[in-house]
Amino acid sequence: MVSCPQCSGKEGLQRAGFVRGKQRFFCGACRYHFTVQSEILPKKKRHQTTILDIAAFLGISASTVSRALLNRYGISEATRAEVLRVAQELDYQPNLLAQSLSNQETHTIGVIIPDIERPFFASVVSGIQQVASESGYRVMVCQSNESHQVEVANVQALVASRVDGLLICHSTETTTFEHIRLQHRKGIPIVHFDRVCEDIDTSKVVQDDFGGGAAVATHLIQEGHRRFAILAGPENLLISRHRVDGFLHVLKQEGIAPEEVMICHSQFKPAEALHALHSWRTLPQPPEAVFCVHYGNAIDMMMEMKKNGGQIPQELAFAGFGEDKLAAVIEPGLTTVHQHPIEIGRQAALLFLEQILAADDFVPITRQIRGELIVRQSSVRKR
Amino acid sequence: MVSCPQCSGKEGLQRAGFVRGKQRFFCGACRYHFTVQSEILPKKKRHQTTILDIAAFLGISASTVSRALLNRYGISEATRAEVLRVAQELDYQPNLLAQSLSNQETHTIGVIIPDIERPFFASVVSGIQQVASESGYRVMVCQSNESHQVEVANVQALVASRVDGLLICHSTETTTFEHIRLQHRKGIPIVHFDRVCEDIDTSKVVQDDFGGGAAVATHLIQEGHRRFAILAGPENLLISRHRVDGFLHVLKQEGIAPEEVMICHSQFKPAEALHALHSWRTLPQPPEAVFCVHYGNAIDMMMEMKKNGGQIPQELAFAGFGEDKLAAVIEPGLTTVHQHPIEIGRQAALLFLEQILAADDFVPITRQIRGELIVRQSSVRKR
DNA sequence: GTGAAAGCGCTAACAT
DNA sequence: ATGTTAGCGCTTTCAC
Repeated sequence: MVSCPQCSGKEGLQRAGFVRGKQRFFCGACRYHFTVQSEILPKKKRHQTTILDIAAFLGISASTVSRALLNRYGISEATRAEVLRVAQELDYQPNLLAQSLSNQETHTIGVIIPDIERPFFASVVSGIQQVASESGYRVMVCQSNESHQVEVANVQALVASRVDGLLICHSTETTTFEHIRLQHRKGIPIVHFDRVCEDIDTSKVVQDDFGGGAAVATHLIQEGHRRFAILAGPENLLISRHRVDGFLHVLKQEGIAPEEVMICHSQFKPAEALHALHSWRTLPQPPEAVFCVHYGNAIDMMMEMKKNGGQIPQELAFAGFGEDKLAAVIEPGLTTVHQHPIEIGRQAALLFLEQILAADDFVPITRQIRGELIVRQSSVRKR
Repeated sequence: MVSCPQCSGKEGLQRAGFVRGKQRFFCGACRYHFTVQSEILPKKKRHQTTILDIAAFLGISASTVSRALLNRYGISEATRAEVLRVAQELDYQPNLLAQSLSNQETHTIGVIIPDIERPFFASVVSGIQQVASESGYRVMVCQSNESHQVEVANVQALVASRVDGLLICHSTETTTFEHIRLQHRKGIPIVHFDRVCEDIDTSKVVQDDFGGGAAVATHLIQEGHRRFAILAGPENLLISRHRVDGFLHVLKQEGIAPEEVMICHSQFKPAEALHALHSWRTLPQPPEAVFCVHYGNAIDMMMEMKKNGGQIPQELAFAGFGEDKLAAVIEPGLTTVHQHPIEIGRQAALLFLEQILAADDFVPITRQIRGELIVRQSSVRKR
């Protein structure tokens, strides 16, 4: 059994990889690193073929091999063919680390999202990966769990990994953007999506939140509703504010003043939604329709209503933001604005690629994705 | 390297502390004190601070800086403190690429899943990331989109990126495992989860599929159902086979022969499910209960039933596999086996870590995650 | 306790 | 068309 040469302890000893055939250890107790020559597997731990192996095999130089592999100009067809043949034979796999270190680019793009378990973000990631893989980029995903501190750590980790660019959707907690500004100044391409930061001159993919909110309002008014409640997000959350603004804008045009609308701000927690619902329903003049800035809260409320025998939409109509299978499965179906998250992801990745291509003469672009109102029964007045 | 500006001698030079970030020297020969500060001019745009910058700044060597940063044995407290201070000041971020190349390890684990948009996999990934980030590992996720070819490409890409290990759930298409075997022989730690490959001696995290199927059967029998149908997955898919086997096993114990059970194999496509449903319902002796190996199909069928005015569970009861919010939201609620996907992810990551720590004397481990039957109204006979 | 130098695997500028 | 050499940024061995 190995023991730490510094503190002689055997506890807290961790293997920390191999260094040139030797087992490397790390002593958790005294934070000391050391290596031990493994006598069981001497030297040749796992040898991946390198460009040098091919070169030696063919009796040529490494750079010639490199050129052949990279299909560069100035190499004879004969050698190229030979190199490729031998590479295949020896199962050569280029070491992307070395390549990246040398080229100063990793062909990797870093993505930071609040939570991969939310269908919206899973789809965004999927869209990003589509475009990325089409263009030979890899994707590294981090979750901030809506924590600003974790988000900052994620940014650092990705930058330390030398990702070629950063696609980010801020956590709800995030109100200061120094961590982004720092990287932006260094020239690292950054694309914001969904929850953006308007103070930094980056490319952005945003939802047409104002328009979406307006579309919901227009629809609800057409259905004859007149008294409204809104379950909004945190006050500082732009997407929430825009959706609410769009909603109220239409109402105002229809002669309904914002003051007449019951607005409740929340962190999107189910408990908050239920609390709001209860307070609204017990009002002397309860609202006829609720607009939820996030569909999840609409689902929560509807489930609660159904449990208590409330009639949807007769007693209270619902509309939400963000399409999800849940909206189609719940009864009655929930009217929502579909955000096309895959497209949001695709566009974010494309904006990154455009920035890479444009290089110096690049000017940030903001692209707006238009949502699509999907009307279901939760908001439709039976006639 | 440094020489005395007064006598030009290099001998007898002594360090004499730090002054405002500069290394102070004392020339023993001419008794002269001086400080050195190499000005770091930004030679390139986007210059990230390196250890050489710190070294130059302090007038010491790169290796000393490295030692200080890594908290290695054999360095004076004063130097270490200064290095750390300057590193902070210059916003030094270690280049993980260079570090990885040198250390022969990336502290990155590669994950291959069929589709991140499926809640099950999103949760698995989340579980993996939890454990990984606790242990200082990064995660690189690839989607195979259920394509064998893409899966192979993913494996190659991750190996080329020199991930320290591979966590994989095979695509449904995958029936040959040479791509895995190849890497396994090279000694790359591999952990299978969910859809595993039994022919290769890797660590695995599996669902107790047999037990889950059995639990569903037991429950349905208790509720008084006697005629069953099963919507299974592809014939070669192990998880599907195990679930079906467990289900049939219990039935046999209850005197119901497998031949009496209507089994339909599918690729989990909604159209297939609806087709099967239709054929079952139009039978002279239709089944009383359907067991869906995948909950999604149960949802599809239930929606269809409801559209046609079919009564659930009176006319036909349903039970599925895989917990999802949909199961709770649909009416009646769908009885399912909750698979604890986060735990599956956590265990997969843990098995990887264990393999790293055990190094040479590692024997693959298979860990079984027990599902949990969640009974809802879709399978409960009203009395 | 610290520095010089040799890699890690690959690419590119500069020779020939 | 091919070889030589010098990095990319960091870690580690070997001197002193």
